[in-house]
Amino acid sequence: MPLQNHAYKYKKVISIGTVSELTGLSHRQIRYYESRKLIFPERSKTGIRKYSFHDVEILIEIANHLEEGVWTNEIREELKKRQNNHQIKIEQPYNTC
Amino acid sequence: MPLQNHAYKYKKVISIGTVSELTGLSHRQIRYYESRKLIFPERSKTGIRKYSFHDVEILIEIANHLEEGVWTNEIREELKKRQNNHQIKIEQPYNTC
DNA sequence: CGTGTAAGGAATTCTGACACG
DNA sequence: CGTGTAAGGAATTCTGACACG
Repeated sequence: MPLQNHAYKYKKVISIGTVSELTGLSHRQIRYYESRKLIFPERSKTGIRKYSFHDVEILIEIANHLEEGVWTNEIREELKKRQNNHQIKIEQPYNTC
Repeated sequence: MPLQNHAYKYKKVISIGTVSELTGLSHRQIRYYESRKLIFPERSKTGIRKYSFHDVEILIEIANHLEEGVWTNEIREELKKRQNNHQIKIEQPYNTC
């Protein structure tokens, strides 16, 4: 069956204009955070960026941190750490919900 | 807070090209099913259709039914009935998960 | 009835650059 | 460093219609 399990949150299907509306960020800002390695959208065959709901949430956090004067470098490190924690969690077979 | 609860499934954010890829249906088919009142995308201010993951799933079911020779009228009635059942469920405060 | 297509226009997105600071 | 903008081009989407059946 070509259906996703339940990963609506991680499927990259939203284009930048909609992400801009959901986050309140400009296209410029969203693309810049990508160049700073904070988010990793996928691309359609023709090069259009596609984001997930998870990306949208990360973007909102990024915006909050930047308002507080945190640099993109620091934000990147924080996101990396969290990523690793998630990896560890996934490796443990319990707590599916 | 301008965030959604957890309704990634129902938020209308996917444009028709992506829906076409996810479902394997043509733009024409997807728009036609809308004209037949089977799906109800939202529109951006400029008129671009936006679909949810839930819409994508409904579209896949529609495609399956059509392959079996079911008419859009019948499909519409079936979807309506299911809608009503969901309404009833929502009115009962238990079983959040 | 359900779907394909060519047609013309409008809206979206992309990249690289200049600018400010 | 983080963000705005004008620039030109490419890709996307929209509508109404003709076509087949």
